[in-house]
Amino acid sequence: MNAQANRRRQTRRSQAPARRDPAPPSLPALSRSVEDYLKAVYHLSDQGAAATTKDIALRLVVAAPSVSMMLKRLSALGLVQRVPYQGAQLTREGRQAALRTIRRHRVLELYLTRHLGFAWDTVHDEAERLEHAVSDLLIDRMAAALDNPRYDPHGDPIPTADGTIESADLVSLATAPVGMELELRQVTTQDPERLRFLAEHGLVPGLHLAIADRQPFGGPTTVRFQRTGAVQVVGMELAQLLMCLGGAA
Amino acid sequence: MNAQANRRRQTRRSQAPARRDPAPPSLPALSRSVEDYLKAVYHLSDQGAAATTKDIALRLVVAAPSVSMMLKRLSALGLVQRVPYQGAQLTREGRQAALRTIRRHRVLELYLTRHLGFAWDTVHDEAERLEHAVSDLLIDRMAAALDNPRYDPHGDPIPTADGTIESADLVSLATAPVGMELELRQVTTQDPERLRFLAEHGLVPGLHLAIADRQPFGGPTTVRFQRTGAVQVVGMELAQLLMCLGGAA
DNA sequence: CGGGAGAATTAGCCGACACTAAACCCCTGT
DNA sequence: ACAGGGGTTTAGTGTCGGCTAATTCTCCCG
Repeated sequence: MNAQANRRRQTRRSQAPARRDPAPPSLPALSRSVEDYLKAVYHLSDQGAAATTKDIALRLVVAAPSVSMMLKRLSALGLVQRVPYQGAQLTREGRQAALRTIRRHRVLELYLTRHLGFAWDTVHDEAERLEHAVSDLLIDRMAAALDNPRYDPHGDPIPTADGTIESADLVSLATAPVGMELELRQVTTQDPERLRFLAEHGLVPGLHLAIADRQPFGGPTTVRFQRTGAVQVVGMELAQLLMCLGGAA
Repeated sequence: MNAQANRRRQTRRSQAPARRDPAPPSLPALSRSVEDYLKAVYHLSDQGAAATTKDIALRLVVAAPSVSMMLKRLSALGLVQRVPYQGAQLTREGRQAALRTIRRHRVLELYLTRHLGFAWDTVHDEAERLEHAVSDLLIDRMAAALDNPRYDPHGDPIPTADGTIESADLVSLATAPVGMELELRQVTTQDPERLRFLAEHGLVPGLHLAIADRQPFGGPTTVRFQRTGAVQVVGMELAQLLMCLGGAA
């Protein structure tokens, strides 16, 4: 009911006074779409490079002109900095907003797996919908119930409530040199099939392992689990998804 | 991401083949607005009487013409049966949909209070937003974690997953005869102020009490708590919100 | 250095939902 | 019995966020 009213008020916010400030702190609550675009730009413009219209379109499964329009809007809102025909990058504001959404997403994913019995290959879609509806308070409560975790079930770092995110330089299992000891930190896919396979074979974040062998020409990598001594062969495609924290040689 | 795609697909579902069936089981996922309207009609058309445009408008805080339009649409979707200038009632389909949303809402409210430390006067708004985003699976998991509860924090019955809802005939604390023993079953307000007051004074569902006295001319009712023997004076306005299960005289 | 291919943008639309203003219906009170 | 008036509906708009078709820009390659 109240939510109703709010949603609507937001919708017709158009005739607001709109003084001079380009985009103050403000919290007019971003729409689902806006949040999705911000996340997309965040993920695509990783290192300095601007996100392209096409990549955003592919990621969000929308047509390119929709992206063009939206970027113009985001730019007007001061959330994105864009050079026509070149691409877009988040402003500090936009980045903060993106991180808030990502925090919600990741806390939700972890909560769903830890407290509600969801498997790690099924939480993504649910979190994707919920991330736009939960309040920050709820997220903080969930985070507290989880003991303020640092990583989501796939090992992605969870941004803090004040908008900072951990970054570590990880090495892909596919490129780590033979003999290296590593800790599996992050699984960079959300494909349920792959996730299920990985979980079944014990390849989950936190695992300590060593590179036992690697076949050349894109061949598989063999790893040894430190804890059990078990050995596991991992194909190139999957190995590339497994990001590890370097250990001793 | 996937959610994105779905939302969009839904939006442009217009040019669907649309064979003969007026509105089969189908699950094209109803929009937030549609769910809100269905809930409103459900709550307003309690006993046989149709919900009026005006009442729906007041409840949802929208203008009357918006309601008119939406009712036409709902009617076309087979969710509502309406007589122009008279009002609208839910069809069986519409009722099922409304109950699904209400189930979500109530399970969420209870979950938030039981597992995430929310007070019963703060859960409504959060649930109002989440009810449109959660999956039925998630709701069922939450319900399971709560031991398949029958009532939400305010004592409202939670519809089952298959769409049945308990109804009991309750008597308002304001009208129960002096001397009657009752169990407080339901608190029919969501106003945070009132809810907080009631909770502070122990007037929560499950309480066993007896009507000790009532002053005439809209005066207050005095109740005795069976468990503690304590006595509490309740003004007419609040007493009307407290619905009880009749006990022995 | 000029063509193009491919990416991006503009133009023109559409549907969902909201709004205000104006027209309409129905019921009630005199 | 009919005139008001309140409730309802229609008419006409607006915004958000999609889409396709057409146009424009960029940049690379021959």
